[in-house]
Amino acid sequence: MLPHKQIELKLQTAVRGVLPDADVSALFVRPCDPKFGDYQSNALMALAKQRKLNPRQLATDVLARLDVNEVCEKIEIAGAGFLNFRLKNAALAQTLAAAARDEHIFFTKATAPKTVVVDFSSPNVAKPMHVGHIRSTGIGDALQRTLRLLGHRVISDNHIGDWGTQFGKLLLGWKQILDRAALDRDPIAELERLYKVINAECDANPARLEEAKSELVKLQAGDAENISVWKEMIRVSQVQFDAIYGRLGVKFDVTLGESFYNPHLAGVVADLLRRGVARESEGALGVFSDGTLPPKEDPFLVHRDGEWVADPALVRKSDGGFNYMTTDLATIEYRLKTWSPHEIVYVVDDRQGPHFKKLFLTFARWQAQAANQVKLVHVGFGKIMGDDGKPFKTRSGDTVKLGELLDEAEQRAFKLVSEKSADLPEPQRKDIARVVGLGAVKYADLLPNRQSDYVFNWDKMLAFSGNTAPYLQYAYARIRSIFRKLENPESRIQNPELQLAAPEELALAKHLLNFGLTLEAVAEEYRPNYLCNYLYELAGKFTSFYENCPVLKADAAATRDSRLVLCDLTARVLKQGLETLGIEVVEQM
RNA sequence: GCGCCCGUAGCUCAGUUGGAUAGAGCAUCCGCCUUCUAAGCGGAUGGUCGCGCGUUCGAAUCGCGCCGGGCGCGCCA
Repeated sequence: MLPHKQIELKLQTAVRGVLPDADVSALFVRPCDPKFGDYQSNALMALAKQRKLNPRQLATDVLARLDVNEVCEKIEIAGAGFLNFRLKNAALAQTLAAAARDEHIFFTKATAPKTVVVDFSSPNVAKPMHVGHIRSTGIGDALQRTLRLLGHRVISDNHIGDWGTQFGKLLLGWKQILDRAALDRDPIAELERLYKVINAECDANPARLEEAKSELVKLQAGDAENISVWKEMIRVSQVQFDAIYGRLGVKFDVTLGESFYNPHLAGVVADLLRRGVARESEGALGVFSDGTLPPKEDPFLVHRDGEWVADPALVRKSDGGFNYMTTDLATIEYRLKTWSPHEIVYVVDDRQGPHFKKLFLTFARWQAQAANQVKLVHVGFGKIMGDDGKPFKTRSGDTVKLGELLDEAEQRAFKLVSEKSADLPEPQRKDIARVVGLGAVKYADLLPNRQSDYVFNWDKMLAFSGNTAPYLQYAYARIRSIFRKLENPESRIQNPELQLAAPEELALAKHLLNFGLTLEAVAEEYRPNYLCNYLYELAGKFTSFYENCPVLKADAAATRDSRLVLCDLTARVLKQGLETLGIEVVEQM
């Protein structure tokens, strides 16, 4: 067991001894400023406050019952009632030695694995994936990887937009103005063209709009020709999606698009009506406020002209068509029936927040019991901005296509690699450029707090200094370079004995221990940026160590071996951590 | 208008149950390659955490009110 976990358990026991009825579940220790120790707990102060106790007295009483001699030096009570823990060197060395024997890599699998559905990426059929999709795709993938690493059961689901009113226009375009040759060359571009042309015509000419609508009605009615064209559009789109996902290394367990739920929609609406959750209004069917929330917090109300008026979640339009609310309700029901998840996580743009609020509340009113069994979470994120502070666009003002963005990342990385490592053969430089370029884009997207907008900047993300993927990959490559110089690069140190003396060795070693709690924080709060920052600090601590502590030229063989172990463990955590973010490493760059 | 999010160093951003003297990178300045990748490292400069009031032993973090910015308010998704 990792030392901080041991401390937490002992702390909980000690607190129970002093306050038998206390809730000890929040008694965490956290890494802290080295001048205070390695870990600190401020939980006793909160506990004392709840119970109107003197915090220092409580700390003293708990300390009297706290036995962590095995892993810690003498514990200090500081300030208003902090507990400061300093790890014993021997405990630190033992933890590292166990990792060197492959007993762990600084995290433990969840004791109670959860089943989690992660819904992310969700591109639209017949449209090119654009830069905006990198956010949902990258964050979602990092989250699914983190959850899996921690031992949870994950079902990743790409809820593609393969149904909806746009298909009326697309079908009309396909039948009347399709350019077969263009479709063969670049199917998505041709589909996009069809949509744009017909859409413009519909705006100008109501008769064209009626034509498009009638194609949509035929599709919805199951017309054989329209179904077949629609399926073809999905097929060519999926080819495009798969190409992008292949480059990004993203995998889905299932791809159940919106159309998959069509057969269930009428039943969902009937059930909503039967249970009195939805009702008729102006020919449509919708879910209205039940009045249980104050108006400000009620997503079914909107303030207009000085009063709160109904803003229902429509589940069936007056023309009989269904809305995405209906599809999303059917989707939740299907997922619960199929996988019985503890959580369903939606990695979707923050702007859809109000929709998810309505969705989750509606589901809770519809199936209260099932809703109690599952945590529905909207993991939202902000926009990508250009240097000008406006949404990121090409110079000509178009949205940036994801494929082209990835091409440019690789090209820019290739140029840099060729400048810095001209001696490497071209195929190797190409591969390095691929890993570095794609890594840079992904990392730049994962690094900011997901809820804030961020500014897209090629030079910053591809820089080798600062908090970037290339910097982390470089740290890894430097470590691997050390091992290449060994007579037997693949050999492991037998019976490793860590000698941790230099401050840089200690700082690095202690930081390795915090990998697991970082992963847990990522999973808990759906924030991959915690892992980014952890890895950046790890790389920084390694580089300080590397500058100050010779490895291969260490004074004594024992020191050398100890440092090799530190290097190896750092490399493994860096590699594992980057992999968890969906980023590859190279042995040389 | 109403709601949501945001406002932290010149710039771009972190900031884990409210915790100790608010941190990085870039930029600027000063050092460091006869030593494992200098694509690097060390140091310096730089902050009334938008403003005010409040809660608290303790507030960038919580509450209220302003100011400034973004987004949402469609029988689209």
